[in-house]
Amino acid sequence: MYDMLEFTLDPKSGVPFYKQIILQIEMAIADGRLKTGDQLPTVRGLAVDLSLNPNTVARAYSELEIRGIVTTQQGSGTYISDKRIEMSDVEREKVLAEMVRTFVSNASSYGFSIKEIIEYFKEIERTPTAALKEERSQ
Amino acid sequence: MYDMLEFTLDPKSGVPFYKQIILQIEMAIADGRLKTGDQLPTVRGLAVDLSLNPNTVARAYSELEIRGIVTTQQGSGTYISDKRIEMSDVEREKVLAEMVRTFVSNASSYGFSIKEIIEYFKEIERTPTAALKEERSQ
Amino acid sequence: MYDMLEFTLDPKSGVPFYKQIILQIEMAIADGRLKTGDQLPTVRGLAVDLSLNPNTVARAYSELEIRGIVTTQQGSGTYISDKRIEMSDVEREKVLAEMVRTFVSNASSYGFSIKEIIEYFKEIERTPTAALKEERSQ
Amino acid sequence: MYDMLEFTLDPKSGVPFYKQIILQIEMAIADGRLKTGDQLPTVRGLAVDLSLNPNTVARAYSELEIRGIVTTQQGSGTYISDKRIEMSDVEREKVLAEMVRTFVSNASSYGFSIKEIIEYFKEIERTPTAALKEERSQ
DNA sequence: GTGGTCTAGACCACA
DNA sequence: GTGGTCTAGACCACT
Repeated sequence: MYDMLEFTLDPKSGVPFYKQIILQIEMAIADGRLKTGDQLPTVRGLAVDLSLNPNTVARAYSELEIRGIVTTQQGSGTYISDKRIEMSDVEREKVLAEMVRTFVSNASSYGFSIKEIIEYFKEIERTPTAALKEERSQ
Repeated sequence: MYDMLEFTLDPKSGVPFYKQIILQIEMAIADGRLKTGDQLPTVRGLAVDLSLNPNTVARAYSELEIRGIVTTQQGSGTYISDKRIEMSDVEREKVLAEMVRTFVSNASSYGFSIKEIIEYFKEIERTPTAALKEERSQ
Repeated sequence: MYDMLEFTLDPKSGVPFYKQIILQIEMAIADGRLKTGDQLPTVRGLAVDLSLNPNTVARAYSELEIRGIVTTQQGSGTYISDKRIEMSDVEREKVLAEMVRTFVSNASSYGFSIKEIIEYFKEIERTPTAALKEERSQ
Repeated sequence: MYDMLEFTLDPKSGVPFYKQIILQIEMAIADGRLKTGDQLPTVRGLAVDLSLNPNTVARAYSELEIRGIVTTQQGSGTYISDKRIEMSDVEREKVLAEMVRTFVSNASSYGFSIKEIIEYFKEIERTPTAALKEERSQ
């Protein structure tokens, strides 16, 4: 069920292709387009789609596997892992809080205020996909 | 007057350190935290602050100088030149969007969904100080 | 300080080269031959030593980096990470206990008893390196 | 009489499933848990137990048959043949050593040293049941 | 000189 | 058909 996955690569972004693939898969998981057990496109299939060398796609998948986000079954395919990290709610909140703190501190170095960040997230909530899609119109 | 500048480096972002420095300086100029004539931190001082090789800081400054954004006075220091940084709201939002995308992707590795993240930020909004201890005052 | 590192590859083992490198580095960390901050051999240097393609060594290092075991500094080298996982003692013990449980259950499927395993570990303690080195004498 | 056989698969070991099955059967024969004439689990039954593709189990059995270790009676089942598996203590220890090496390496990713692991095992020895709940009785 | 990315292409292992 | 490993070699980015 990955029909709704649309991978787009931006060669001018400076972000390596394999990282762009990783980010897009993580995003798809985060917003629910990919769920536990879903199969990813095959390495070769995606490579053809994106006009990439299969090794490049394989590298992206391999990093996701090391991180525990997908599991691969030799000869069968690559699937979204079910190993949701086993954390108590307290631990989960601690982790999230830490990530958010780092993010906000980071963003404030670029001149963004917490207020502004929250406004942005609320806007995402109103128009879910708009903000998180690449702006290819430039 | 660069006391209000807080440089933050994210080693995991994949963005080279010197580019992170450049962007943060540009953003600071764009939103008025840095003005024409302001002195930047010294290469060595900033290098120590950020635990970087001085060459890395020097490279950032040198690139900014090439672009005409700062000028270096031999033996005196590096100063913001009078060249305007044009950065529209759209461009600022692009930077924010990019940071948010990366943040959400990473968070998804830990099993957090966009929905959950937004909920968390809305909760922060309700109880501002609870979740975020001084991200600026250090 | 990696003079005491001796990498040996066994092509007949069926274990991929890059995995053999990973295991040997992890072993070196586990028994104290490598410590936080130590630099690993350079990718190219090790590749020459082992008569491998640099990509193969790079792959090993890259997996170690994703796992957070080493950090790499572009243009400088690869170092043992200082990011010892921040866990409370309680959490640490929980993790170790879980790993041991899995290991013992695994080993017992191969006919090894807990008693036997413990005997083996105690023997390792008596002659630290003997048991954990490759038996190349076959 | 294969009730005492507990197959355990370790997906993270990198060892193909079919090889893990083969080794476990060989070890069971070597230490007497399986004797000439004993019937092995059916291909389908074991496949279900281990959540494997039946082909994978079939492959293990077929390789064992090629080596003369088991014989398949069409329509009846698979049985241990009378071929002896010679496995000296040295060979058994090699298998254990290999498992221990992998275990220690992995544990080191979590910051555990060999010393610490040995301490833990010695503590298990002192209080046998505390750390290890039934690893056999499931 | 360090590591990082990507391609091309070969060969193997698993289902 | 799937993914996994490895080589060879090119080019780039950072120090």
